[in-house]
Amino acid sequence: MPELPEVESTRRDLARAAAGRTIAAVTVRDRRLRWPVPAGLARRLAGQEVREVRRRAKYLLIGVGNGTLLVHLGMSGSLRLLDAQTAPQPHDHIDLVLDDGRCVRYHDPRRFGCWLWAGADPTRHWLLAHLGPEPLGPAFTGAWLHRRLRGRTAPVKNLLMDSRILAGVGNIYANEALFVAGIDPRRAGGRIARRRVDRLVCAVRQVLGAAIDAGGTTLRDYVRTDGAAGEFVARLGTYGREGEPCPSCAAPIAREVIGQRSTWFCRRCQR
DNA sequence: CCGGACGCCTGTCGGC
DNA sequence: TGCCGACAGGCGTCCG
Repeated sequence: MPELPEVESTRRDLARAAAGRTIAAVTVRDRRLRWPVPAGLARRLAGQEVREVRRRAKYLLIGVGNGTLLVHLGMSGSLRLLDAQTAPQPHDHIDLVLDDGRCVRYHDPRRFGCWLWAGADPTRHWLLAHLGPEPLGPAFTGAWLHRRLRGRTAPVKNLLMDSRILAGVGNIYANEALFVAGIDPRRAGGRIARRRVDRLVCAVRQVLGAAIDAGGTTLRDYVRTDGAAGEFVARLGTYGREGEPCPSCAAPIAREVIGQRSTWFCRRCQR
């Protein structure tokens, strides 16, 4: 799924719909997610007011009176805002029923996502404790990234997707940012000149920002909370475009597997 | 610490 | 038409 722009797009919709509302009930149809949904989760949430909906990396942090609900959408997850009476479809695993008759419905065919309880300070939760900085936050600078990449021999693309270095960039946007920055995804992280690292930081910011504005990228499973597709798919430069002309120089886009993930890039523009 | 491989799941698509 | 392998947005864990 869902990388940072898709989660952020979902977050904004949820904040608008749920902040200030009370959770009337929680319906768990299938507990078998990446980690089992805790037996006491529904009890902890029922009757609580939703105070805020935040995001850290690809996690949604839904703050209620007595703690935080931690939601990750995995590879194929999405959250829809629906009338609570709407009949559930296959793979609709959890409903957060609100006091206005609507619900936040979690759909996830592959069940790689999670719904966990995180307590009052979610940043201390084991899943969040070792995450790198937010790519749209002030700590993500060229100087900082250049230092983090120093001495690293792994392909820069792998390092961009390493959540301990940078939080929230997945396969789509790593491909796209490296294309915008003109950097070969196979290049060792420690062998990128400082000026080009600056360009990479700008490219990550630019691509993520544009994707958020477009409501994210829908490839297959992801949809926005109203069921609409994310529009950024039309603006992808290289992702999934093997053999098509490079938007910049018209040379055919190449595909290679790097770090067990498909990678698309332009051999002429990216060095 | 680092880099690379492997599962966890279900669904879809292309080739034979 | 049917079967089978490859592949898909993430990421914790294990191994050398």
